[in-house]
Amino acid sequence: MNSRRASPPAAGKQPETAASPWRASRERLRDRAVKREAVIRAAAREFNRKGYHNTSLDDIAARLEVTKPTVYYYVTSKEQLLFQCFVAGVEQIRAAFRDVRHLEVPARERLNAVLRHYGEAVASEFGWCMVRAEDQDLSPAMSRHIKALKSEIDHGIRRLIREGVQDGSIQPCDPKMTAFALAGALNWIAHWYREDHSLTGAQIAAAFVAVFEGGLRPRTGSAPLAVRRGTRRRARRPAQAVAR
Amino acid sequence: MNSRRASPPAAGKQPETAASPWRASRERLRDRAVKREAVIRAAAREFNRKGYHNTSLDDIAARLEVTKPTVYYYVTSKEQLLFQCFVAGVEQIRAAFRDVRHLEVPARERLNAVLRHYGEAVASEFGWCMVRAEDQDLSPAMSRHIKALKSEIDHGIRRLIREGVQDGSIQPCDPKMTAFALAGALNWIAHWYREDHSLTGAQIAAAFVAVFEGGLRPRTGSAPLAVRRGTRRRARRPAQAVAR
DNA sequence: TAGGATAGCTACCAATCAGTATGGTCGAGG
DNA sequence: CCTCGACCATACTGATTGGTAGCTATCCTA
Repeated sequence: MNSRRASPPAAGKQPETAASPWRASRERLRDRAVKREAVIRAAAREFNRKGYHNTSLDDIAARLEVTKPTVYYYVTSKEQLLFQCFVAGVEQIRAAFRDVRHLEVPARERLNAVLRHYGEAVASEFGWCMVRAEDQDLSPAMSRHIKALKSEIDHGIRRLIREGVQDGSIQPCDPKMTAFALAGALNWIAHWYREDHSLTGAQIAAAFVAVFEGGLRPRTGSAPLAVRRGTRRRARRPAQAVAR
Repeated sequence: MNSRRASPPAAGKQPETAASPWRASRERLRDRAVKREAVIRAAAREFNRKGYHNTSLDDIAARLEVTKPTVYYYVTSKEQLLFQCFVAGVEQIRAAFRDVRHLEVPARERLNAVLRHYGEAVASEFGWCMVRAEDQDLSPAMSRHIKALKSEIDHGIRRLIREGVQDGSIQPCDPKMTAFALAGALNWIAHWYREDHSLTGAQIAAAFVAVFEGGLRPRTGSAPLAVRRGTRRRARRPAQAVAR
């Protein structure tokens, strides 16, 4: 199984600054990391194009102009490939939270900044993998791991909303539902952004944030609503179920 | 292919009120429709639980306590099964548009009504199939069909938004982006509603609509922002701008 | 009661695909 | 020159699964 553990330590560990006789070896390790990243990136692109289940490892290998065993030389399973893509995407969002944590502005503005980064991440090449990594496709262990990461982000958003409500920069609301609404709208970008690149991820995120902030109802004091109160009104039918 | 057309008309069509000798035959047809519907519903439930690709037709058959060929007696392919589930879900939303069309209220309220129905549909048992029917998983013909139906709904929402902007009930905005944001938030319900049934679909939809309507920014004339300036939190790193 | 349509099953096929066994090549180091 | 390990290819396996062939039972109609 794990014959992978075959690194030759041989002589005692040298301080890495010295030009050790293992330099070539270390360089190879660096190459390996680069190649591994290329594999993950290629996988992300293919998953993005055709979906996880419609992408075979032969496809990914062909895209890299190598063969399947070569891919397996850098990752242990298809599942891990998806997981790595997921982590790459999620890491961008976690970074957004870190960057924003120490800003001394109202919580709503911190939230907006996070949401903008969130939107950009979803529109990135790892966006699809991030939002579509299904627990159903993964082993229980990885599913738990992914769920934890997602939950962390979700609770980060909720916390910002709560803080905003407290500092008065956000309208009182249910943090959980509001967070779901915001994150859902942004997540969904991954579904249509593939086909419509007329805007950049940043532009989309900015437009969404504008909608979230302002809301649909006009803010001008007295709305000119209530035009012609209705006469006709169709009674609602009780929504027949499986309409064929 | 379509050897399905094997009904025996034999004698001329009788008015359906009379007790014709074909009664039994017609009853069988009705049974068939009921069973077909049960197949589709069972498929929707399994797709919802495990995803399209992780659900085999044997699974669906087992759930119905029959065998795979029996399922194939009612549908022609797995793909069609997914398509039917999709149509069942989408039909609920189309009905919402129809019901709302003749209401004599500002467009924002008509939009809200549609969005509430939309949310309920997404939270229904066909919700997953509706939002997750991927063109990648379907033949080009069905993919086109589904895309057309989705586009119809999308443009219906955009139209309501435009009308609302015109009649003053909705804040001026980009209809396309706004429609994407609203629909995305609602679509995403299908991802988490499976595991969290603490609220009904209607309750979730209502909560979302409230967020969309009001927006995050408080509506009280003078925003009491800029509280808690400075003191809190150690400003470790000099708040590097939100760059990555 | 014969004949035909309906409805279901057992048993199978063919294709796909994740993952592996095995062996070859090439560069580094002794 | 020889070995060893990193890297990659050919060729395979084993399991799953969408879909089908063909048989059987039942019920309706004539």
